[in-house]
Amino acid sequence: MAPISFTFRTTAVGRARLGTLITRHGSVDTPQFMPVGTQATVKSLTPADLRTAGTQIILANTYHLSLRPGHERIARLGGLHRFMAWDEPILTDSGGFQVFSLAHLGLVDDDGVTFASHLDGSSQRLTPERAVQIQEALGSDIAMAFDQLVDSTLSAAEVAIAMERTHRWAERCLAARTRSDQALFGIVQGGVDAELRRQSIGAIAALPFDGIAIGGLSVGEGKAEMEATLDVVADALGHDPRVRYLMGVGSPLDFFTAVERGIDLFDCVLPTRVARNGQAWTSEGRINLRNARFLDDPAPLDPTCDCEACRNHSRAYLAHLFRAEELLAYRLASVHNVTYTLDLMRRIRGALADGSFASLQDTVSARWKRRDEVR
RNA sequence: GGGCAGGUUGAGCAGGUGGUGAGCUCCGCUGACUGUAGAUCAGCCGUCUUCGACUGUGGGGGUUCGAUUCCCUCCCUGCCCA
Repeated sequence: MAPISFTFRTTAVGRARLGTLITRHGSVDTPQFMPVGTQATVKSLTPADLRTAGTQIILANTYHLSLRPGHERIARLGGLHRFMAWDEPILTDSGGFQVFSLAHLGLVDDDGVTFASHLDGSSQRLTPERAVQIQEALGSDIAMAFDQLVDSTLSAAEVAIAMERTHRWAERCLAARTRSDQALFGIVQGGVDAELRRQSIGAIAALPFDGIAIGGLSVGEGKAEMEATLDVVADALGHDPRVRYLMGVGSPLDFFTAVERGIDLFDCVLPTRVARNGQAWTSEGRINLRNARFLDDPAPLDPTCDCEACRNHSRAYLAHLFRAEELLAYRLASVHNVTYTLDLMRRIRGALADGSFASLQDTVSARWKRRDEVR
């Protein structure tokens, strides 16, 4: 039996799809957003918080968990789901992103990457085989292939080198699998170069992955380039029936852009990271709770939201908590932003179903483009 | 009443024994954040016409080409002695 199954129907909105991804820990309605829980926790949120917010699947990280507490330890303790008390779907990233974000600590060669651990400086080696081994030990529902993403400002030749390496690593990841109950997704690279993207899709989609991820976007390229690249991706994937995951995206407006182009899954640190830094995502746009004007504001973060923060607390209270650096600030803002993001995805699914996608997109765009005017 | 130590930009400090005090940390004000080395980071934080200029070391006076520095006096804070 396949580790996951994905069924979907196309909609009247561009290439957008409505689907259901079924894993052994439950099903996921798509398009869907995965909160990021790098270190086996979505920062500041309990599993109960996540469930209440409507979370169906979360993302955790191979590199971080292998360093601490160690994937063998997690395996001994019953696997990642049990370890973190999240009995619902989990996708693990392969550590490929750390090759990018921690590049100055390591060296990439054709076999893999050698890192100085960011924790203690010890030498660490990550290869496609090891990334698969770690993810199998963690026991996530979906594992990601080990890839190399690169700065979009690099030359096409340099992007191509990393892309071709990613393709070879993809085959090695597939060959390294030993579990039949864990899905493995391939990752398309190629930067913002249309021809390289086509090549990458040709290479990755030809392999027997359970899903196709689009990597290397939202790393500094412009909106127009991301749109154009997603168009190329959609064209090249054609009728490929597998679930499509756009890695590391994104902001509310990005979701519309990508859903229209056939993306089914997203993950992003933004909702939780910006929450900890004082920013709330609301139906009126983004607000910075550290701004002085909220100190006397008795309104909830978002009058249309039903999360714990909005039901019980005022902007003034949150503004106070952030100034006082009280821990509750981070939790309440995170509860809200995750709720907002998952609500938005649900509304997007509803809008795809009833034909109101364009209208919803217009409503959200108006608020998010005019954030300077948001109270 | 006497003695000692102090008084620096919202707070706390550094510096300065005659030759450019706008330097630091808080606080405060804004911005950023996209497969999390991020409850982080960046800018601003005396005034103005802001690539620069001006003002500012408790108040007043004096010496000097020049004073935060030396002198006089007053005020304020802390400690000690009466």
